[in-house]
Amino acid sequence: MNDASQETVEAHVSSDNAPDTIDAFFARLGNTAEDLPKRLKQFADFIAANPDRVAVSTVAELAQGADVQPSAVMRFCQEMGFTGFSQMQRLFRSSFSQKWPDYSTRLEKLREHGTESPSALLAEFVEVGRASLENLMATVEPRALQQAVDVLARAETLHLVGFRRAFPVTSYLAYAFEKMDVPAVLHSGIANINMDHLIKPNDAVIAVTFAPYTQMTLDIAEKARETGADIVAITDVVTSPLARFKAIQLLVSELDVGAFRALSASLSLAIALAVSVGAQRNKTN
Amino acid sequence: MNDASQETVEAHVSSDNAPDTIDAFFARLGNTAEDLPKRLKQFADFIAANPDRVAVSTVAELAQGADVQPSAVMRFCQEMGFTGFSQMQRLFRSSFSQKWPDYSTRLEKLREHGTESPSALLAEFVEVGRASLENLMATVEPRALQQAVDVLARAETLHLVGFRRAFPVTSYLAYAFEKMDVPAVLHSGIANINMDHLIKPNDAVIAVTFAPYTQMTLDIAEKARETGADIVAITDVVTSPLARFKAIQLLVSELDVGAFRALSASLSLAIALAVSVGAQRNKTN
DNA sequence: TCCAAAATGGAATTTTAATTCCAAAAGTGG
DNA sequence: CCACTTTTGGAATTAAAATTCCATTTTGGA
Repeated sequence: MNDASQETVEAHVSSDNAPDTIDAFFARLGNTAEDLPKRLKQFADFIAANPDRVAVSTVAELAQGADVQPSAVMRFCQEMGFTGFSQMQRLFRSSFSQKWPDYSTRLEKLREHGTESPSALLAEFVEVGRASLENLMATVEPRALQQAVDVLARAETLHLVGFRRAFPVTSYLAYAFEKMDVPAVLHSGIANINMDHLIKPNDAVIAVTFAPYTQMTLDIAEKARETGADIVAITDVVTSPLARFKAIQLLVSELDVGAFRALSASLSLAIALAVSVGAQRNKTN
Repeated sequence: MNDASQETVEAHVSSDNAPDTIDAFFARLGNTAEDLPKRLKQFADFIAANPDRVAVSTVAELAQGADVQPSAVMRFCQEMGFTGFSQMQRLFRSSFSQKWPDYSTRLEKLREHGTESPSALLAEFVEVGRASLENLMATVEPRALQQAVDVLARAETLHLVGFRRAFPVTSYLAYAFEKMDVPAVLHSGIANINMDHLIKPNDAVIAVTFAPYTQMTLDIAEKARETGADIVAITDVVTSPLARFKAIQLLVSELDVGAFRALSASLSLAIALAVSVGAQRNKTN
């Protein structure tokens, strides 16, 4: 009760004007910075130069960084229209990881509205695909990718393992490698013939699997590890069971629409990997 | 004595090893995730999927996000070798500013360094994929898409035809239809067994092919047309030979990097089509 | 040079979050 | 089926950080 009434009052007072986007914040900062008192200006300059620190620092840390007192930081925040530092920090924190969260809400909306038109659904997949691609650039470690290419370029024969949802990825890899004359075996599971024993110590396996992980993929990976073959894993998270096999991990976090994913990111990663390997192999030949 | 020796042990245990880089952390996570108790594993998965949240969230927020108790978060942190959450968060915060530069800046940097590294190639595919997706929305006629969905929802059995470069598309369709209990046959060409004669008048064929067009796809489409089955074509241009068969055409113009394409647009279109068909079929049931 | 207003530093207080602790529940091996 | 260990949830405690307050200093105008 007490809290509620207090909050109402505070909200009213601050409804005044608190920037609600980072851009609005910096616009305001640009306008008012000139006629701020010395210490506040000093702090404003620091923020302008180190905007990324706001989200992950305490008042004391920022104060020390800008060489001002913590109370000066508080005054600055209030000067900028916030009720305090916490509110300002909330803004900086939310702007950082906003890409992801609001997709899950959008997804719910889609579920509520049912299936709508096919075009709307297509738009959804396109949108999610674009976000996934963008994210791909952030999550794939250039070093790991380079390492994967090296390993695959050195290997004798490549083995492509991935079933169900991952099969489009491996089958496309098979196509690409064939076009580039790279010896690659697509483990298809046809006729329940186990191709494990084809894997030789000098070979390498590209294992593709996403949660829920396909057991057969894990089995083949294990066999490969025992044989001594290298493993490159295209999977979704580091806690993937493929981690056990000392694989070189390439992580793809693909957003989904309902129960399905567009696979855009996974395929892009796969084809980039394939082309790089093909190029490196044909160079050394 | 007793106390002294105990303290020594404790000190030894805690100086143990706390990961001092993000990479080390995730390496350790990958190793130990397997044999973590249920709730801790649950939280580990959440962290693996949302690593960027750790730097800017409180224990309570993360706990809520992973749907575990705050104390479980603490236990997890200790299990990973930290003294507590604060220490772990410090690690994530220290590497925060390095991730701050977003996708577009990262891409520019890669561009400058030339097209040598695999990462640069990946960036190329990502960029091209995004453009293709954008283009897709423009080239696909909502009316044609709706028409295709109607036809496929009415059909008895669906036949998925597409080879070589188009095979990832048809195999993903097969996966999607299976998951939605829609009867669909993937024409795989295995063992050179011709599955033409499976196509009945009330069936429909989804034919996928891009230049240079695969003859077998055209042959099956022709057979289907003779039988009286409907044809939905996913292809690249209106002059595609599939046009001859009075097919409903869905056009995808996929940009390429060198001789290869990322297939992002084709797969997005395919999955949107599949989900729409599945929804419409299960609605009428 | 003096006064009033504004600004500042730092300690005191309040709020919030991290951490510990313990009883209850869920497994496990005999 | 029982004793014993591990795991879990949630409350209690402790630590840390945000925020306020006020005495002191600085600034600018008469």
